[in-house]
Amino acid sequence: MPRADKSGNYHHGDLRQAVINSALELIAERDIQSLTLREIAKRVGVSQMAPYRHFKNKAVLLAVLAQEGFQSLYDHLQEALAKSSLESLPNPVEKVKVVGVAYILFAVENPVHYRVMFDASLSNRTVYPPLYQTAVKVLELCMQIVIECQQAGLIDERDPKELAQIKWSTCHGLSMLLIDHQFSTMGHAPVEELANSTLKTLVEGLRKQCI
Amino acid sequence: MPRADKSGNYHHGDLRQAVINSALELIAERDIQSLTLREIAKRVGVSQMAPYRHFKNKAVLLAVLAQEGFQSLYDHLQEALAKSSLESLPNPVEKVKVVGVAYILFAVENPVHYRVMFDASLSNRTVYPPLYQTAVKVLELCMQIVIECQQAGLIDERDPKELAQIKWSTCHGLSMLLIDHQFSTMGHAPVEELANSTLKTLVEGLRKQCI
DNA sequence: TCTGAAATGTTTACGTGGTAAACATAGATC
DNA sequence: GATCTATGTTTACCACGTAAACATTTCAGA
Repeated sequence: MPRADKSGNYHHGDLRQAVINSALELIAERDIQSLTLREIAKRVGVSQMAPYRHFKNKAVLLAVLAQEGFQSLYDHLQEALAKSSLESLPNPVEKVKVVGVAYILFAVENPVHYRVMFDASLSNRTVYPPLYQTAVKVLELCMQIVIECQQAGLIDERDPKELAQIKWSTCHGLSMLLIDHQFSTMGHAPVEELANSTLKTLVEGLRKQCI
Repeated sequence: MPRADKSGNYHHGDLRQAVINSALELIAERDIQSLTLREIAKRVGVSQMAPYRHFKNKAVLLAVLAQEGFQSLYDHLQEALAKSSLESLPNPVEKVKVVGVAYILFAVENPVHYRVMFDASLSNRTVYPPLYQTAVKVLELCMQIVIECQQAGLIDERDPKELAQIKWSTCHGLSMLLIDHQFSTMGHAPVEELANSTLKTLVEGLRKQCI
């Protein structure tokens, strides 16, 4: 049973988690590129090579953070779905909105994780199978809701994969632009409002044309 | 009048452009983080410090690439608009589609530029005023078309800034996911088709509700 | 045409960061 | 308690960004 991180001891206690926490802090303060393992080690108070006992290299540390992010996102989306189905009947189109808005709010509330999740250096997730699998879970969740909508005849008949991609694009685009502060010079509505407005637009566009 | 890059000479001839070209190549082969000025210098055949005569540091080189990208994008969008207005009357809603699709195609055809344009390290563009101004031109172009649509009473009355942000999010999201190969494991329709489909959805969503 | 100043390129050097290798110590297992 | 394994440390090497001092060209004006 490892004890807490009382410093001064040869063994840290929970260096792995401490490294992860420090990494998140550092990325929050600066950005991903300027994250350094040496700085992490310094902050945690161990030698510069100690983190390597827990992460083969920097890329693996990032992959772990990304995986953690996808898992949190997945949980967050499930929660949002669960909560919404308590309040009202689970209309599948409503689910698209709920999940979309929850996705965007997650990104904005967890910008560090979200950025790592979509960092270019990790774009080939299959190199880290657990990361890949976690990411796939999220996508499948989105996909499944789109299929539900289609089966209920509520949205048009394009390839559901394509509709899911459009939905993902919309959410990802807004998330990225928000956390990269791309709207900051022009200003923007409160995030939740903007997210709702965006999802409303998307859902209207997906709806079976009311000709 | 500088001559071509005949190597073996003390002066390169057009080192500035050669550095830019090499940088684009290197990013295409690997990614932005692994771009190094030393490697550029090696490829161009000059000493490792030579590029510094033309770019104060690595960040400035990236800013120049980004600016170049925004300018090309601007030109590309203008061209698309010009071409479309030859073929038919310039219905403002049609313009939204044309510009949106052109935006996505630009990103996919110039992934290196596009990635640099939205690299987190350059997210505060105001640090490089020429970059900032060039980026603003693009946004204003998008914004203006949205306003046209609204003035023509074709789309709904939300804050035009918000509608422009939704439009940008949609295009940016699809562009990013495509160039980061996020759809590669599940496959996707040909880019132009997917872009058209996406813009069609967006425009339907923006349209004044046909109640 | 000659002459410096400005532009451009080179050499050298320092500090930082990733990470391999060898070594040290603590905890767990027998 | 002896030993195996997990965890941490020390040392070292190489790549990279970039400052400083120096070299070569080019070019503008006398």
